[in-house]
Amino acid sequence: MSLSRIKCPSCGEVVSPKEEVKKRASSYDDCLRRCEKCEVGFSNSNNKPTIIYKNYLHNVPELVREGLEFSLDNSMNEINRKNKKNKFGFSTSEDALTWSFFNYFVVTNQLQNLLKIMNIKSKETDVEIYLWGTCIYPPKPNSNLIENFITTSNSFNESESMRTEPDVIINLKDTLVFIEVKYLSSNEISNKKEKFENYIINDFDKNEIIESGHYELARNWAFVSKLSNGKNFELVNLGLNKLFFDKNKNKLHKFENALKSDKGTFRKISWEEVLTHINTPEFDYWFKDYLINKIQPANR
DNA sequence: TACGTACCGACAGTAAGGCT
DNA sequence: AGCCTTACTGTCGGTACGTA
Repeated sequence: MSLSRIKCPSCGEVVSPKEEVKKRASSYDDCLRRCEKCEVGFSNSNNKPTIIYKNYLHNVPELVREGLEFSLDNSMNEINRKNKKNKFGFSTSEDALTWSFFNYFVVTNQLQNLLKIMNIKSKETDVEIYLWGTCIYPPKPNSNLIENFITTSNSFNESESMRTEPDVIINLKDTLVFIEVKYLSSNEISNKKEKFENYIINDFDKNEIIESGHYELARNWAFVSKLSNGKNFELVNLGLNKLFFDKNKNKLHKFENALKSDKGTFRKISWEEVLTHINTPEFDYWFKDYLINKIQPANR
């Protein structure tokens, strides 16, 4: 069965599929349906094809594009850099959503609003924000966070080309926040005990954590706990509402219950919740539009 | 040289469940 | 009964390292 024709969302012209062998699309060039004029491709799925941009920069609003190239080129996990760039051009890209959302507050100079929305309670006003381990604000960070990050990474025996890469770090004088962002995928689960062994700290019940299977969150928790070095810390899991009610919800509860720390807290925030904050008069129309178009279709 | 592992995260088919 | 939608699962892509 050949693929259906599709209307280009950019110019409105109808695009017909090329008569070639169909394979899983992992780039614009793999797409059998392409609007060459707009440089927009459609994945080879029969239903709800993903849009794949020829130029990955086009997958984020124009006003937040500056600095993106630098961050992608310098992300913490070196091995994954190329792959990260490739995937950035997909309409389903988690990284593109992360970039657009957080960088919006930087370019519009609204970092205090970001803290409010993320429910980060701190009296400090000096903020540092890092995406994938690269600083996006301020232009010249005045802490040596990354230096300490490398030290911490080494202490967990991570290889230097494959370090833990927190999606977002927000560094305040009295609090260190890691945010693990999810969009369409769920939190990574692993049943391999050995994988957890490198990230055992005193801040959680080891066996319970392993049983919960939440390797990705456990690693982030251990990392932020150690890196915070005595100050308060938070691990935030930001995702669609359904992330917290999917097949892994019991395991997630187990994970949460296994955490024990005076200094640290784990919090879940949904994109839907975030949207209710954004969908108010003080935010730019284009930004609201962007977010609504990301969040609402994902629930239909 | 080839294979296994790790990493992150997306594609695409299918099973399941709801609706008419 | 059959259609449609959604959630889930398996598999893949691309990079590099360690080891046989």
